[in-house]
Amino acid sequence: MVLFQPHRDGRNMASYDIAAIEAKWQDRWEAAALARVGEESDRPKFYNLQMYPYPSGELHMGHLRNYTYTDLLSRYKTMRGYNVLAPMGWDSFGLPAENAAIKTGIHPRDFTESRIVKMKEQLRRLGNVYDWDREVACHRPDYYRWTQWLFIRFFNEGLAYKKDAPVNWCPQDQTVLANEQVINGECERCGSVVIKRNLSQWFFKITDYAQRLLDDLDMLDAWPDRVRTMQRNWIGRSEGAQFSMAVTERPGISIDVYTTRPDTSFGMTFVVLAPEHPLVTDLTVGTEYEEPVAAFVAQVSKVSEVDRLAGSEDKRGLFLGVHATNPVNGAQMPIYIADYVLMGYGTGAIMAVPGQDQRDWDFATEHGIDIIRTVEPPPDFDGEAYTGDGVAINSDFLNGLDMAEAKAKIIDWFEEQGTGERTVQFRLRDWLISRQRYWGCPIPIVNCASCGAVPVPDDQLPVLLPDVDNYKPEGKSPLAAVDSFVNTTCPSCGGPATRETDTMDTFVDSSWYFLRYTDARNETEPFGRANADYWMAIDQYIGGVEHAILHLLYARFFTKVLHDLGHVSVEEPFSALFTQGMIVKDGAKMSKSKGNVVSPDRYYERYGADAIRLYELFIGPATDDAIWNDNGVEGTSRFLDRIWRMGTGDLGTLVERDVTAADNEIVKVVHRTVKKVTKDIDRFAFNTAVAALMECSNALASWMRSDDGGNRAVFADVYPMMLKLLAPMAPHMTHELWERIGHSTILATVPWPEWDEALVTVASVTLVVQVNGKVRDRIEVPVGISDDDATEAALASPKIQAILAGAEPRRVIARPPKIVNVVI
RNA sequence: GCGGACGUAGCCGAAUUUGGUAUAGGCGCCAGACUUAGGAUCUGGUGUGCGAAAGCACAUGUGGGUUCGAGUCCCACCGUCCGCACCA
Repeated sequence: MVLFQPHRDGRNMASYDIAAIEAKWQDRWEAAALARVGEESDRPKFYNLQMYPYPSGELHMGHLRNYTYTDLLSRYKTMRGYNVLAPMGWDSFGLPAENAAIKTGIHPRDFTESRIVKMKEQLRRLGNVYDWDREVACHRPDYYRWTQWLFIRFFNEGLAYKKDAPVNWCPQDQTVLANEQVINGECERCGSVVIKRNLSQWFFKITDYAQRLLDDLDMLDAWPDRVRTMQRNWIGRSEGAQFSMAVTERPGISIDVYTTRPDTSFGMTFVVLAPEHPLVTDLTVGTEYEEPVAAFVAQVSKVSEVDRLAGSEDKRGLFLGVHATNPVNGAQMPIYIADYVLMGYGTGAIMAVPGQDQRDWDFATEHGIDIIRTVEPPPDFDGEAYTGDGVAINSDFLNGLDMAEAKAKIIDWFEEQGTGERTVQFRLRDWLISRQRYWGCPIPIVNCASCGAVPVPDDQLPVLLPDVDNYKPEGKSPLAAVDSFVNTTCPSCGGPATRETDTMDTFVDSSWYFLRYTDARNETEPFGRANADYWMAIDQYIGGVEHAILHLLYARFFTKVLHDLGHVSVEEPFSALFTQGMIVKDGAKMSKSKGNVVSPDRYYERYGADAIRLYELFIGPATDDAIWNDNGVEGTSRFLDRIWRMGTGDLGTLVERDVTAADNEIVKVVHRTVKKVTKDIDRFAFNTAVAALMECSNALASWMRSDDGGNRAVFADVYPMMLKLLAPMAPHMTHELWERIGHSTILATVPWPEWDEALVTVASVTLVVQVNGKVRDRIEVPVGISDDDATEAALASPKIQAILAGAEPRRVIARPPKIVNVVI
């Protein structure tokens, strides 16, 4: 198919000069400062935000979908009477610019700035309006100064700390990663298998907020359930008990274990330590077990998490030669190490109850350990370990109790004995934020031999990112090679000291950018509280579901900390969240690396920004992935074409006349459309909103093209309503038409149309008459018809009479005014 | 393995409120009009089967069920997608 031929006469609006008219209105909106807003307004505020993008330079059709949604919403809410904040900025630190620098030698700053210029042009070309006075770019010193300032507040509160720990290391990107950035043992960015390394790293103490981050999810009822579920699972709260057990052969040594099933304690037949558990060495040193155990531990440490999980059916482990005493019955139980127990969760040691836990069952079977059931399985149970609820058996004083009762009783018993207690565990770990890479925000800490880690004083911020000769990371940050950066004096004692050379995870930058938008040019603080309190929380946040955990969890954490420190009133940043679907082509997400991008350039020339926007809205349900179809823009372009010709007198005929039935009908159609489009936009059903407008324009066109033509006065009444409905979707053409039909105000500032409910509710409707559930006739009835009247009308229908053939119906179900079902 | 969502014309999809006219809208396709021409525009058609037509029957992944009535609710199965996956 030949798609992009220059158009000839007629088609695509000879009188509509796409390039000139779109440029004209983009200039007008800018000149009118359409999206520039302040904090003083008698209108209610609406903070409309899209997740700020990494400035990649080239936008494709997949990106445009999201930008279209945001701009549609800004324009719609403005017409609905809100003071709309629609800012834009750049998540401009990060690896692509740095990797490009390694390849080409171009400074990441230059690379990034040039791409920002490009992206702004492309957003303008789409017709999007933003308050550019509030633009932020996290790589610029006037932004990261405040990222550093906030880091220091976290540090002073004990919420930022450095510790030596086994951490995730991506060998490809040469940097550590947060747990959230490791997906199935692979680097979230590049897919390399992540390995564990022991390194000293900076963490944010997000675990202090685990309970609140979990609890407050309940308030976020305008978030997708699946995102809330993912966060709940990630935080991973569990309730249980922690207790300690004496090691029989080593007086004075005891092992702490955490369990969610203390009710099964009588079924415990062995104890397992994680390979990395600190007691492993103590328990085996100088024994015959020392050497094989050390070999096992060494082997496990070399294996990546992926491989460790890959063999999870086999429960590899070794006996340590020592025993523990079961505190509930004094039983002697062997102590093992095994790689299925993780050091990072709970106490790194477990009580193993093979009767009630499948992993323990597998291990016990492989190592010939006793299995005792302590919960009665149902009679038809044919599995191995039974993990369900049931009556306690073989459990002394717990016998006969159900799971919940037994749990409560045994925990009370532990607490009375002083050997254990009720505890809560979270799966969430602290957020590892340091990165051994160049293109990020420097950590504002100075290490002094006598004073330790000292924060850089506020008046010395920002700690500027120095220029470097070599961007290539080699196990440590490229900053470490810059002596003039590293060597400094201690802000506390004035002695010689060295700077931190790691930079921050770019998710730190994006954890507060939405607050900076509220007061982006503030030079004395990250943002003023009054401004933040005026705009926050964000009324609508739009972004990809891939951030369900990462960004959205971190940003919630930051907001809570800043709330606690008195910087902002809200505790949750995003009141409503919308996660849009992707654009798919050739079976894959549209992306540069997949080589399946559709560039909008040719479409801009051929069809214009409005047709592209409209197709992005029409392509399918906003939440779902949608398959790109080259012909789709053709369809929305034809629709716009009709709208244009209608407004320019190039379609049908309009006559002066008294109002006819057809005229009245068209008014109703338009009012119904106003209602439908309004409700659809409110529920993000953009595809059906566009469909409704198409239907309406089809009706309008047939009316104007009918032999009687259209009524000029009626047209003058309803056509502008159509333009208003279309204004947020196809702003350029509608603005031009609005001006041409004689308005001097800018359409974007005109109030949204209202529908007349009396015109929407129809006086008579089609009543469906069924016989035995099958449609047999349709009759026109008044809306308010009674059950009896509807029944009578249905039975009076000649078609029904014919089917009944004189017989009496057995039953008649009347649900007027929709349906009457005659049962014979 | 566990949990969740979904499955509707040739394709993308609609059916919001409470179970009540299934297939709106678009793409594509077929025929016609205008035309030197059509890939513009306009008109008509377009689930399947039978029928000249009116109409009838059958169609929402498959098989059951509830109901006067099921795309919608319930059960089982098949398929697609997503999340979680040694978290004690």
